[in-house]
This record gives sequence, structure tokens and C-alpha cells, in this order.
Amino acid sequence: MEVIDIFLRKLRARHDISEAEEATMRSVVTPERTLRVDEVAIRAGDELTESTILLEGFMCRFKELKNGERQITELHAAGDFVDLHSFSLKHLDHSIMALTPCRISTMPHAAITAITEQHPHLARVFWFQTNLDAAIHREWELSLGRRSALARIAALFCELHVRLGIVGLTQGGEYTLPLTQTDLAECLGLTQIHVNRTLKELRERQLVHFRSGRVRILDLDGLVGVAEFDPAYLYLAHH
Amino acid sequence: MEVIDIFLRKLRARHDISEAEEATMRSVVTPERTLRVDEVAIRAGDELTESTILLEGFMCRFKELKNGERQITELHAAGDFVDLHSFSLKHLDHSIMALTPCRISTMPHAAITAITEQHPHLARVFWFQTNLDAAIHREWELSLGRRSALARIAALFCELHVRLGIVGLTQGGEYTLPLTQTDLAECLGLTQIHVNRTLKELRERQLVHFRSGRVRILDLDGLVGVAEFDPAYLYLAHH
DNA sequence: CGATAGCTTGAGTAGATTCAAACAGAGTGG
DNA sequence: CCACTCTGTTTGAATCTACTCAAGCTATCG
Repeated sequence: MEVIDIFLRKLRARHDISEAEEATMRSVVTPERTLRVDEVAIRAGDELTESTILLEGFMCRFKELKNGERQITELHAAGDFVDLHSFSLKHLDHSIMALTPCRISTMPHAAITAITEQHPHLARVFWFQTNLDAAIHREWELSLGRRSALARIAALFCELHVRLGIVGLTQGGEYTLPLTQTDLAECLGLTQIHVNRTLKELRERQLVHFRSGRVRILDLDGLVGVAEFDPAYLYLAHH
Repeated sequence: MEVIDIFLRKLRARHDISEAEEATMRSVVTPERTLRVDEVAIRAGDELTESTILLEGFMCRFKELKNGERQITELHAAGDFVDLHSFSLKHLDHSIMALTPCRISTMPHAAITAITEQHPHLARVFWFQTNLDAAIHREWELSLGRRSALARIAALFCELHVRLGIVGLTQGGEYTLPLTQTDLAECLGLTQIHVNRTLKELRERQLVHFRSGRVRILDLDGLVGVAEFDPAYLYLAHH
């Protein structure tokens, strides 16, 4: 499979991308490279001149407090433009790291400038993608601020089920998610221990099974109900 | 004072805006109108054809759970483009309401399309503004997920001190913030009662006073310390 | 086979919530 | 002008969700 196919698949889940636009993007991406587990790809504050496209694996954006506590603010899956926002921000207020081994490619900011000036539609598509990240942030704020631990985990599993489904990374109600319970805890604003207990409850309620890096949804309706999950914030309803 | 001066002041805090760009924006904004307290200006899901600029007062974006619990995901102050993201999203996943009486103006999406195609620099400025909202969302995720109640309130007061300072709405360490404790609770993922107790503690520690809609910072360094507030996420340093 | 990372469980605790009640201030109508 | 109401604030007591500390378990890997 060609390098950035999965990236195009993600864009096409929400937009019509022409052959010409596709060709333009293909022509400006750099050769892929790999990241090790826990490798910090982008450090808060660094001056950036290119944006990263995730082709395989899971990455995350995170912020930290002085005591070492970490909050993951968004999970990234294959196909995501993980730091497109650095194009206009120039440096980031947070860091981005690999949670699993990853393959990535990049798009130089100079190329993005050219694209946005020559392809107004693509400019709006890119802008949309960063707005989508913001929408995910807002949904996570709702989880962190108001959802119970049980609903929080349920909502995260629902979100990933949809997002991974778009790019063909689900098998029915199952998908690979090679994160530790500690990683999940850092997404959810909980402790690893409480995540463990809550996963047990989700399992006992026959809603979802999380084991050795794989999510098996046993009762999607039930899970959606517990989470009060409404996928509207993922903006998939086509235009 | 001219209608959208405060909006331009906010943009100019982070970007150079030319006379021509200013003139273009002035020519496309609609006459101002007012909102009552608690008036929902934009309802989740509505098809939108214009974006709203807040000229005076406080508004918020929020999401709700079925039991009526509400999470405010961002506060908006005078000068903010409260739903610029609706330009590319077309409808929103959340609602936006007035927390105080407000004066607003709007910019039609058709005008924004024209601006972005004819003024590439302004296009990037607008994109930047939505990325700034996302940065604020991320910082709030950190608060909601990892900060204690005390640090959370402190961080919010620090953020507003900076954001209101940009547009000239602070008087030294003081500013007007006509929100109820319930409003604050909905920003912070806490109950009103716990907000009340925590405000008391901030007062007793001589860090900040919040009373009848006014914030008086007594010890800015102390407040910043408690919050671990780093204004980097507000992107004021460079252009 | 020991070392390490990750998962599981138990016991005790703390931070925040719920429920309840009272108080303060602003606005309204008799 | 006072009684009344409404909204918002304050405080107390009891409770609960999630956290901390501690220990043991499991699987993997050199």
C-alpha cells in the first residue's frame, strides 16, 4: 500500500478530494520514518517547519504538571495529521509522543503554504481537520469534567471505534489499541488503579473487554448508552 | 468607540494587521445586536451561515449530559470570534450562550470565504484564532484531568487575567467577571458548593478575592504558583 | 532464573459530592 | 415602605467516588 493512502482515506471520510489535490499532496510528503515507543516526536516550544502525518501506530498530545502527572489531551491514530496546527502556531504548547512503535511522514510548512494559497478548497479541508481536533478536545473536556469513570472509558472506546473504523482499522466491534492501563489513565484523568477496576466493571457488565492491547466491544448499544456517546462531534455526516 | 475595535485589538495582540485588512473586515461585519443573560446564541446542530464576534460581555461554549449536567468548554470575552470554527464545520457539536448581557456582531461566511481567498495572510490569522481556541481547550483538559480544585480555579483566574489584559479589560490585578459560582463550577468540572469552599480558601490564603462579579488578585505570583500557570498556551510571545 | 513492566486486589483515606438549611441582596407588588 | 420572592452565596453533616499505599501476581525477556 502506498505511503499516505490511509491519510487520504481519513480526509475522504469527510471531504471530496480531487485527483489533482491528491497528486499535490503526494508530491510534497517526505519519505516515511519510524518512532520508538515513548519517543517524543515534538517537544513543547520547539520551532517547527513541518507537520507530521501518522501512518501507523498510536501517538498522543500531552501536557504535564511539575509533579510529573500527565494529561493526554488527544489520541492520534493512523491517518491523523498530528500537528497540522503547528503550521499556524509555529511552535506547540504541548508535546507529542509515540505510545506504540509508529511510522510517520511529514509535510513541510512551505508546502502547506503553497497548497493553501493554490488550493483554497484544500485549505478549508486542512482548517477543518484542526477544528476537528478542537471538537475532540471539547468532548474530552466533557468527559473529564462531568462523566463518571465508567462513562469516560466507555466514551473513549466508542470514539476510537468510530475513528478507527473510518480508516479501516476495526474488525466489527474489535480493534487493536496497544496502550497500557497507565496510558488510558493519562487520557482519562484517572489513576491506573482506578482504570483497572473500572475496566473490570465494564467487563463484568458485558459491555467491553480490554486485554493485551485489544478492545472487544461486547454490547455496542450498551456501551454507547453508558457513555452517552453521540458521534456528532466527529463530523462524519457528509455534506 | 467603533464597533469592532476590540476585536481588532485582540487580533493585533498576536498578528500584524494591515490597514487594508482592517478595512476589509470592517466592511463586512453586520450591525451589532444584543443578547440577554442565558440566551442561547447558537444551538448545537443548527446550520450556520455567519460567525459571531463578541464585543462586550461574556459568552461560553458548553456541552451537556442527559441528567442536565453541563460542562463549559471555553469562556469567551469581548474581542473573541466565538464561533469562527463554524465557518468550516457548518454546524457545531456544542451550543454557545451568553453568561451576561452581551453585544455581538457577525461576519457572514461568504465574506470569510472571500477574505480567505483574497487575503492569504488574514486566512492564516483566522486559522490561528481557531487553533488558539484548541490550545485553550487543551489547557482546560489539563485542569479538569489533573489539577486540584484550588489550582483549577487559580488557573482560570490567571488565564482570564491575561486574556482580558490583552484587550484592556483589566485594571492592574483586577477585572470584572460577572459570573455566578455555578457558572464557574460548570467551567471547572466541580459543584457550585465546592467552588464556594475553594474560593474561600483562595481568599484566606490571600491569593485572590472573587466577589460580586469582580476578581481581585491579591498575590499574582502566589496564584500563578498554585495554578502552575504558564501562559505559553495563549501564544502571546511572538507572531 | 532473576529482572522488569504491567495488571490485579485489598485496606484505608481524601477530596469532592449530596442533602439540608439558612442567609444576603435585588427586584416586585401591595 | 414592608413583605415576598427569587437568585445566588454560605455553612454543616454525611456520603461516596476515586485516590494512595501496599502487596502480590503474570508475562515477557535477557
